[in-house]
Amino acid sequence: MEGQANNFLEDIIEKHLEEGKYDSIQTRFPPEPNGYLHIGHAASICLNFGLAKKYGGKCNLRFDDTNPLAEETEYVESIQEDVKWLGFQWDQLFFTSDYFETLYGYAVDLIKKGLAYVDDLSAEEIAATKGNMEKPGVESPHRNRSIEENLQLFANMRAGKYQDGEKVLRAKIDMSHPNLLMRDPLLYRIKHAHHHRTGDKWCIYPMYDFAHGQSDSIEKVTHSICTLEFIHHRPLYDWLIDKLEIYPSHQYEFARRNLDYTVMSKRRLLQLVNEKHVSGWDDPRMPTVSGLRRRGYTPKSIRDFVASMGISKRENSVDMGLLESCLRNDLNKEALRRMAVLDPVKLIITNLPDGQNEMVSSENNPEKPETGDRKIPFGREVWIEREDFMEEPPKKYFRLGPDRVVRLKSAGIIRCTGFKKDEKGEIEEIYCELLTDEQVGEVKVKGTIHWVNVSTAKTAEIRLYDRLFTVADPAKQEGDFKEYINPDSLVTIHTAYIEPCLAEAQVGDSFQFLRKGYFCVDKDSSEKKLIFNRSVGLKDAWVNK
RNA sequence: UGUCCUAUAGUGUAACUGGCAACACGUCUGAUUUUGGUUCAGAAGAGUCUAGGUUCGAGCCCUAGUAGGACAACCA
Repeated sequence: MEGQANNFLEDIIEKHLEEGKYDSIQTRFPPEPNGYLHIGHAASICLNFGLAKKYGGKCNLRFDDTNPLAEETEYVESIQEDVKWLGFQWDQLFFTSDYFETLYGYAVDLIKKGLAYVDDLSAEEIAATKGNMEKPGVESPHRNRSIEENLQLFANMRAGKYQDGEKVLRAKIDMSHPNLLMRDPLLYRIKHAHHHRTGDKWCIYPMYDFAHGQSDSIEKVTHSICTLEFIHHRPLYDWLIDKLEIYPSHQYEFARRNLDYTVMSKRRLLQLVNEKHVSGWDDPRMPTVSGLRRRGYTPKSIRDFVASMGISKRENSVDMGLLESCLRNDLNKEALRRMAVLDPVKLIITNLPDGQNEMVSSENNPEKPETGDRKIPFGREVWIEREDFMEEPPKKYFRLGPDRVVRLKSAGIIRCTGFKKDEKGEIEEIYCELLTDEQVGEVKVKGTIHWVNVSTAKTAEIRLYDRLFTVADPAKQEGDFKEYINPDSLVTIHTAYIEPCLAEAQVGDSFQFLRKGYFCVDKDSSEKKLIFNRSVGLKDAWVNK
């Protein structure tokens, strides 16, 4: 479900289409293959692919691979997998590196027009002569070399006659421009480095500003959508397209989405991985697409989340609760119901025979009757949740307590007749009687609890996840953001009891464990051991206590 | 002592210039319920950063303030 009110980009596009500025639109998702995609990228993916779909246009996937030092094929693959998993298919797949020859030609054009020059200044000298926000920069002594000399020097750069950093190609714009990016920005730098696709063919690589807009233009992208940080690049984006006289793509910016209680920058996510605060990029606590997938998030829930948080140009911090709500919303209708006891205590039904089980029937999903029922073994001893019994229950507690009645889901109504404690004062066993049909008519039960039959129970490890950080915005705290990592973000239950049919669950399968939440089978599971991740808990109106 | 962006309930987004600012999440009631889930009914919660201006009428337009954010990588 999406698309109620238009966002500002849709307004712009509709206007363009109405005015006939474009017959159809072309967008693109342009990740740099230097890391895994996160929920922020998912928003960009939904935006770009969504806009193309909504207006009958096309959307390409383009890897912005102009920095050989940072990029790897591993990332190219994971990104494609994530985009597809989210439910999108690109029209064409491109790599900026495919345009290196064309880009080189553009640079030569610019030199010939007297709009670019080879500079011998070092990185430090260029930074020093750039000026700052208050003072204009100083022109390089090499700024006015002849076109012929620039052409020769640039050819030499390509030919590998210089060391890294010895020379760069710069645009000749205005060293006193109020926008720092317009003060003779770098176009090409020398890097004798192996590129993941072009190998050792090149030793000069275009900078982002001399690659991104040009690639958009080559692909005839009509609406080049990026995040707000690039807004200062737009004048340069336009300047280059204008001087190069190539197809005029246009850039539009929106504010990146921030999520509560997590971090989103690749740098910080990388730190969490490298310093082992999480198990990897796909740790279920990570806001990465792969992490969310492993956590049990569905593509639909993520698309719904992105649609419901909308898009704008202002700073934002989206409530994690919205993401969770989208997941519950999806899984409530799709996930099969099962019973699992996470913190077990034994309940003995004293008026039932020892050593024999009967089969009771329970619905697989009340929201989806066509999923039918399943049979569950039930007998004299069952595991119930420790929190579902209280020795001295408060008034509004609907569960079990001395002499109280409660319904065992799908099995009948029981009355508690006693309990036994161990030396430490912990409840060890609870005794009760199953009510007869006549007795049932006389009582009113307020609570229903889940259970797992002791003699047929299977076991599983369950991993309970919570927010990764203890503060809403760890990136903005003073000091190291890692000081705010939630020590309880992962709580492992080594032995939980689950109903027997769960033994056949496959990695990735999601279930609703009655009254406990949604859980999915983790990839760490083996033949001998099932492991479930808690994707999200159920809403709980009792938490007030 | 620069340039640019932004400013609407707790959060995120809406609102064709004109009937008491809408939706979602969250919160709170109540009903239903063999999940304290779901569903259903309802409620509270902002008067749109401030000050002027234009207008019969302004979150919406203009001006000026104020506040927050971004920008000075041979990263993208």
